[in-house]
Parts: sequence; C-alpha cells; structure tokens
Amino acid sequence: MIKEERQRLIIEKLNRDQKINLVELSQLLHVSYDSIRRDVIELEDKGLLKKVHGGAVANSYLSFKTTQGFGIDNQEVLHLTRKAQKLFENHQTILMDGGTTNFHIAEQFPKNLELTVITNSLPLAIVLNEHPKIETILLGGTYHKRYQITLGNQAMRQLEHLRVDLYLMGFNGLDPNVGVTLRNYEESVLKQKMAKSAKKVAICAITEKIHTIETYKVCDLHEIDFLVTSLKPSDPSLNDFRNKGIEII
Amino acid sequence: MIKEERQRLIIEKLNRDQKINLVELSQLLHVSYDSIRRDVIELEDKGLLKKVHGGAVANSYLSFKTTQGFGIDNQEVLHLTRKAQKLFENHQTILMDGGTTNFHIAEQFPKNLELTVITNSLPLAIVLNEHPKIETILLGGTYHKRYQITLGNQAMRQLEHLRVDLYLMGFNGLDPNVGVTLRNYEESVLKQKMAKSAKKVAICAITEKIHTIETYKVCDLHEIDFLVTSLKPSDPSLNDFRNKGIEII
DNA sequence: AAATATCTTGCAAAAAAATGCAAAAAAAAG
DNA sequence: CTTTTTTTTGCATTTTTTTGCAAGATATTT
Repeated sequence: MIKEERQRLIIEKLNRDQKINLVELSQLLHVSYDSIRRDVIELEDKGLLKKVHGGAVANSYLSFKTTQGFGIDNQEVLHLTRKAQKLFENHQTILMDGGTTNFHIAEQFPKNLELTVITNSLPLAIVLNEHPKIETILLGGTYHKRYQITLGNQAMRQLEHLRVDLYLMGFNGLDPNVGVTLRNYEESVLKQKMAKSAKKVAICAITEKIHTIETYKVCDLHEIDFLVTSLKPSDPSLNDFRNKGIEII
Repeated sequence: MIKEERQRLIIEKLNRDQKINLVELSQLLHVSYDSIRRDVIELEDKGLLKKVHGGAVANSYLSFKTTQGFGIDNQEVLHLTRKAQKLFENHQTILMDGGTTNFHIAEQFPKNLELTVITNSLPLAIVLNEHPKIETILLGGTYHKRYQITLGNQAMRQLEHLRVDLYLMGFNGLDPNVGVTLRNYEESVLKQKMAKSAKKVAICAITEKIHTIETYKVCDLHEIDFLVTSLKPSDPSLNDFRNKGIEII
C-alpha cells in the first residue's frame, strides 16, 4: 500500500469518526505505529488535520464538533463562542477578521440570524454559505496562503468606505498595560484600520491569551468595548479590564 | 503492446481506482517496472497524474477538500485546460474569474510557473494554495454563495486600479454574431469591466458552448484575442472567429 | 509519585527511484 | 529490401525514500 493511499484512508476515517487513534489505525492498516505517526505529521503539515496526544482530530476549519472528546481546552472555546452569540442582533453589520475563534463563532450563528458580515477570511466566508440569512462581503487584497486571509493596501482602501456596527477582533495577546498584541505585522496594521471603521470593538479571549504579550501592538484597551471570556464577569483577574470601561461578557 | 495503449490503460485504471502501484501495474501489463515508471513520468509531464513514491495518484487526490464538486469528468475539459497552459508565461499578471474551466486551468498550472493571479473566485484562490510561486490577489465585494465569487461595486472599483496582461474570461455562450453571453446579469457587468482592465482577453470554450446564446451579453467578439478550443485551429466551424482576428489555440 | 501510555530520536534494513548502458524493436532513409 | 537512425526496453548499479525497531524522554492517568 502506498503512502498516499494510507493517508487518504486516514483522512476518510477522520471525517467519519471525528477523531482517530494512532495505535488503532496502525492495526487497521497493518503498518507500524511509526508509519502512521509520520503520516499524521505530514497531514498536519498540509493542514488537513490536527495532531493531538494519542491521535488526531479534524482541522478546526472543517468541523467544530470534531474537536470534542479530546481533553484539550476546546471545552472553553465552545463555551466562549456560545457566549459570544450575545453580541449579535438582527440587521447589524459585523466586521470579522481571520482566526479560529471567529471561525467558530460564525459557525455557531443561529440559522435565523440576519446579519451582514464583512470579512477578510476565506474560511469564514465559506462557512457562512450554510447561513442563508447572512449576507457576506469579502475584503479584497493580497491573499495570504497560510492564514487564508486577504491583506494589504487594497483591503485597507476598501475599509475606508465602510462603517460597521461591531468589529469582532481576533488577536494573539491581551494585557491590561500593553493592550492588544499580535504576532504578524501586516495583520496588525489592517486590524488597526478595522477598529477605526467600527462603532464598537469586541474581543473574545480564551484564558490562555489573557496577560500574554506578543510582538506587534494593535491597539490600547480603551479602544475595546466588549471582552468575551469564559471567566465570570466578577472574577478579580478581570478588574484591570473592567476599570478601563470594557464590558465583560 | 505499444506505449500509448499502456499509458491509456494506466490512466483508465487511475480513474477507476484513484491510485496505482507501479509494481502491480508492471505485472498486470507484462512489462518491466522501468517501462511503467517511464510511462508514469511522461504522464506526469503531461499533467495527467501525480507521481508519488511507489505509484501515482490522481491529480486532486489529497486536495479533495478544495476541489469538491470540481472533479474533471470530461475528457474534453481535460484536453482544453491542458491546451490553455500555452497562454501563460512567467512573471505575467493574469485576471481569472469564476467557473469550473478556470478552476481546472489553475489546478493544472505547472508548479514552477511564476504568476500573479487576480481573481474574484474563492475556490480559485484556495486551489492556488498549492502553487507556491503564484501570488494571488482577491477582489473584494459582495460574496455570492452559490458561485463562490465576489461581485458588485466594490469589486468594480478595485478593478479600476488594475491593469493586467491577460484576462481569462469564463462564459456561458459564444456565438459569431452575438458575441459572448452569460446567464447572470451581475456577473456580466463585472466581466465587461474585467475585459477593459486587460491588455488581452482569452476564452476557453468546450464545443458545447460554441454557437450557444445566453441572456446577457458580455462583449463582442472583437474584444476577444484568444480562443482555446479542442477543435483543430483549421476546423471550418471556427472560420467566423478567425475572421474577426481571434487567434485560435 | 508510580505506572502506563505515547512520543521522539537515531539507526539499519528494505523498498523503490534514478541513472547509465546496451540490446531489441520500430521507424526512416536509401 | 536492406541499412541507418531513432526510440523503446530491460538490466545492473547507485542513491534516495520509506519503514520498523529499540531506547530514552515526555506526557497522562491512577
């Protein structure tokens, strides 16, 4: 059996079962554990799945449900994205950028929610295919293959003509003193512009990202209006944010 | 058994099984392993399959995620999209809109081709992920969920800033008297603008579309520079097109 | 904290690929 | 019809890729 065939079978099983176990697979396909392990690493490099301890789960872009049942912190993401739904009301115009959190939020939109969503993320646009009442507008620009988003001047220029009700900002780091930070420079510039195009700005933070600082600063905390977190709004570690006028959700 | 017959059988088996094994094939066809291996190399050069260690797989074997519903089922389309490759040279900027034909052409780009591709089609952008030397620029605008393209004023405006070497135009109908026609009005308007942004315009027509007329007119024949067809350039049914100065490929 | 399961790393054997070469077959030329 | 040229084929050798194993490291569970 050739490697590619094996890898295809792995992906197929993954799509069926939502998760796979390496030991089980090696028995099923009659090859060593190591071969399967190496296949899974290759498939992860291609972005077709996500490797976890003991097995692999579907890449988050494909399906949300797939990540359940494995003990990573997806429970928190699920909780967070459910909570985030409170931000939206019918007939609003929402700006959403790339990132897995925004992807999951969009995926969980109620089917009867009527929104206009403006985004620079291709996976986001594609997942909104499933939501007939949502109108999607895509920002044009240079396409970033890994992040699957558009960037650059053309996206910036297009933003100048827009004024949205809410911007749901993806980010890497959040710190009470430094503000919102990011790992990628080009993206950070675009996000600054996005924030200025919006009446309100919301961020959705898993606990891991709070009190983390990354290289490029996007904005100060006073530009943020809502913070969605899985912590209780009264949690003392959120004092710094509440004091700056951010509404905790 | 002559080489051509063998290669035909290889392709047939590949279409059946999606994958082939070289050793197995050499036994099946009663020729040496080396002959099969050389056949497969030739077929890969022609872009008809992808060679992998131990065998070969169909071109879209593991990228099926992006090619869903786009599989080439038609020998003529395959022939046509291969022929269309002649249109491209390194370092050109190409404008390509949506549609399956353009998708297949992009899919078959040689991996070492250096292009800038501007498109309003999301599947096209995604398939170009696999081509590291191609820079992709996406046109923004209202996202059409069924066609998976962007449309509207924002796309139009973005085009005003662009001037490309070649526009590869998708279409529904082509007629010597009426010109190029389309089924969708909004798209037809955008295509008109696209044609004006390009130095040259090419269309790629399966025989079925020739002498067909649809509802909305895109442009006259004199705006078209190249016509890619599976017919021989000398075919008399193409006289009308050649007479209008269109180069038949 | 111990026990169990999984992961990583380096290595050697096996499988397959690439390369160069010469014989055979086919095509072209005389 | 024969000779020359070209193409195709199979084989032997070298190189690369893949594979499975074992030992030590890391993570997870009890």
